[in-house]
Amino acid sequence: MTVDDTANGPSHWVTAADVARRAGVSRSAVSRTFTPGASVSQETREKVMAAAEALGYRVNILARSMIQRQSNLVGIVVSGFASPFLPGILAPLVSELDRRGLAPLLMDARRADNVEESLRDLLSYRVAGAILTSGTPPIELAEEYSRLHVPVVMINRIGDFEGVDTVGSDNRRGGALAAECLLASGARRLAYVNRPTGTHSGRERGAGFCEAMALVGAAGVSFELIEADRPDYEGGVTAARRLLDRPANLRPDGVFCSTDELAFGLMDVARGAFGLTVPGDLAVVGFDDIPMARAGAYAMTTIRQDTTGLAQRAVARLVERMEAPSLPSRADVLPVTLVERRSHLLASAG
Amino acid sequence: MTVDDTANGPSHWVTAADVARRAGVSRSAVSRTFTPGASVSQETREKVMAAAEALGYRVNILARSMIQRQSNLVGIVVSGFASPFLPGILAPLVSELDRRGLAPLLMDARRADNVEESLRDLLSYRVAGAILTSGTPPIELAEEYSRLHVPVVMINRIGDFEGVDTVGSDNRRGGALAAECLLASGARRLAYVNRPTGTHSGRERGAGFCEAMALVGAAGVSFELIEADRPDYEGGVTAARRLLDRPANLRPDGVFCSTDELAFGLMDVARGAFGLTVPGDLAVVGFDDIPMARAGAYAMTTIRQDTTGLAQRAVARLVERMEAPSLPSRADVLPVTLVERRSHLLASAG
DNA sequence: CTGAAAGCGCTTACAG
DNA sequence: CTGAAAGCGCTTACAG
Repeated sequence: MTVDDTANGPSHWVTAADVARRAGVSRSAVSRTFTPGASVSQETREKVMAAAEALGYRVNILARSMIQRQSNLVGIVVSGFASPFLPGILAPLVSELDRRGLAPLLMDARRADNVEESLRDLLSYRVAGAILTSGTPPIELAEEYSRLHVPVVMINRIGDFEGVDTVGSDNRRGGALAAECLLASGARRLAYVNRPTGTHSGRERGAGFCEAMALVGAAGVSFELIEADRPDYEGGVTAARRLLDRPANLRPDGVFCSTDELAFGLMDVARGAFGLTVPGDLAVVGFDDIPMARAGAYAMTTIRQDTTGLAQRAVARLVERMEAPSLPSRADVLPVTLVERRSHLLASAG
Repeated sequence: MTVDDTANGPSHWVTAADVARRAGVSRSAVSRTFTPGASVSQETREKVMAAAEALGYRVNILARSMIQRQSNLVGIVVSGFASPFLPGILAPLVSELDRRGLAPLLMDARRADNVEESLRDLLSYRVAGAILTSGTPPIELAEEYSRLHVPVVMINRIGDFEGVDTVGSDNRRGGALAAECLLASGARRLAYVNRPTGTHSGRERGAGFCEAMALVGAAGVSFELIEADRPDYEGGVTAARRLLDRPANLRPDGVFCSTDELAFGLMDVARGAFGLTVPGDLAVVGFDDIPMARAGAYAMTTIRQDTTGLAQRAVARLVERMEAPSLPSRADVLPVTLVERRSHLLASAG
């Protein structure tokens, strides 16, 4: 690039001083006009607004943040973008932050170098807080944040960090609902397919499942737990092979998967490779209720998470802690609901 | 909150002055140590690093940005999170920005109030640039950005804005590949199902499709174009009903959908409600190659976009323009590939 | 290579 | 309500 673009200087942003000059007031007056709740006379405000408008003035949030020693940036830490559940939580999160004048700084914990460093980097932006979504690796860093009075809230990642709030779905109850639903449908040889990464939520779902199974106390119920070798669709495929490639009387007739994605893979193999009907021969329950769960090919019965509720609660907790950093840790558990579906579209093709 | 948490002052971040004091050097020396390419003696650097480490110092990027009159924040503007194609582009985008020391500020163009304002807000953060993904509403604002020397690049959203770069897939070629594939499979009554929102890429895909169809010049080929009433799975469902609910000899036998998601809905209805086999009775080609396209239930033939390539190119263009804002507009078109699949898993169930 | 000083654009007591 | 002044934490010519 030999083009000398910066010859005429870098972009010249208009500053509060420019506006003050044009409006014939002090810089303080300009600042007050743009500070909610500051005292400016109607007259001054109007002069300032007119000048600002004419000049195309925008307050420099960075400068403001420096003065206030905190930005309105909030780190959203995700663990890759592969999970189809992510967009469902990201959307309300972004919207909720926006509503409160906060801006999301997106960070992938799975970046090349290590995670610790990533999270520490967020600190350089003087983020007003951080929201860690499910799958994010364990962090002792939460402690560092806490010490610096930078609020942290974790979604679906219950842990016991001092001064860190958690917001999650009632995974146990979800597991229980799945068990009850399968048993009610007549299934007696149950299985739970968990994701490979030993997540808190995955374990809870399994625990709730077992517990409810025992409580119902139906006669002749057997149970097995397996862990998929991958957290995605393919994981469901291989899990299905392990579960179904055996004499018919030993095959499970009711499977609960810790995510819808796993359940898709499992259903496809059950139908395609083993010729089973779902839910006829094999009842399947997923978890999350992602958009594809309603697709005709699956019409999947699943446990729905209240993504909007999770996001709103998470942001609310974050904001509360921004105002009172030393609040004791809080753990919110949001209800989940069973969504029963039954394939219509594929009825004739099944 | 009656808790007076801020009694002991807000979080006390350690500053360059603190580090300087401990290291026995000037603040300039500290600054230079953390400025890539600045001249500091090895000895000074070590003293500074030791002090910084001990104190847990992190340079305040906000302050740095203010000095440099530009942040390393880059706005990523999306239009909702509903499209299953989004995560595929978001992942490499975030990773690529990170690699270059830039941080993504996520913004949803579909927020409550108007879009113009959203984009203007980004300016308050003195973003180093903005990346607009597909679906983002038209913006004359691009011009405002351009005037302020804030680079803008649009992904899959070719438009003719001065000083704005565009990066997109070869949609025309994708449409052509789809047509060739369908014709080669023996289809003669073709249809193209576009998304309702009149996006550039959707039109291009259709144009390429028609063009190739004409060029191949197979005998007795008919064609119809319909627009789904929604951009998602449900849109595919209703489009399928419109296309298939007619005497068999008038039904299309080859359909190209402008997204995989539409194609899923179409396939499910074709199989489930009309008892057709895919690709036997009806050949279907999608676009994007999102993860679910490989699911056994669909095993969908589709046109793959090079999401990583798009992201890398977009960030590269952005960075180039950060260095030379007045570069003429550039439009990159990245190749797409046909991915042919055929249901195996469902073979026995079909 | 190094330090003192000026300045980035803003907000906020402090007097009036 | 209003303005002058100090200061947020940093970088960057400018002299040495």
